[in-house]
Amino acid sequence: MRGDLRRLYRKLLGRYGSQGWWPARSAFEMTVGAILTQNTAWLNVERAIGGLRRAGYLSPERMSRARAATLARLVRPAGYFNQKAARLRGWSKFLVDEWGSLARAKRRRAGELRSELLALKGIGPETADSILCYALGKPVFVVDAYTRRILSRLGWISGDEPYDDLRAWCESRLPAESGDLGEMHALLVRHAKEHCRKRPVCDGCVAARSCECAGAVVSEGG
DNA sequence: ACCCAGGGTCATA
DNA sequence: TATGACCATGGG
Repeated sequence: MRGDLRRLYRKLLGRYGSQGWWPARSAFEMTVGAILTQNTAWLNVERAIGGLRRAGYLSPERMSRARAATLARLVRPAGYFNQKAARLRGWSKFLVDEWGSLARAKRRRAGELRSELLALKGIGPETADSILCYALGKPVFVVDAYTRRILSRLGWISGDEPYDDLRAWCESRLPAESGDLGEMHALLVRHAKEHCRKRPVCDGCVAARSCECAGAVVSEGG
């Protein structure tokens, strides 16, 4: 079945098991990781989060009062440190001043929360959806580079569709529960990190859609 | 010495 | 609406 995203979900879940995402010790730490991981290897994000934790800045109140130069020094390993320091400050200040807390924001509608997130500097569609899904428990699917790569190598999408088109495409083909949507995204990341490099290992990989990086999972029996 | 990593903003056409 | 420059560290 071509384009059977739900079937791919079941297969990934069977192969890897539940991923228990997002990797973070608190909902606020999750949102910090979402900003820090923008175009950045996760290992470097962990280093930056470790620095913020040791310095005591992993709460909205402390972070919103921190100086930009201090945050920039602490998140240095994650790259783009000046931009990210400003983004973290803007986000934490907004959270404290406008939403009060993530727990309070949970009671509000996803659509409203999403518009307000997108209005912030440094929070684009993927970062906003990550926060909605994993910190706020909303039924939203997160589209990232791994999602595009896997689905396009399977031949199900071209890969250059606008973000919101792909999100709608995925959400319409998956279970509507927020837990399932978050789990699916986590599984795609897990699979891509292990098997689906940007530069395919074998020449025919992309054209044939038959090598391990994409085809193996859907062609397994079941 | 390359290429790459769980993006986003801004200027330009 | 759609490209391109820019942001920057660390691993392979």
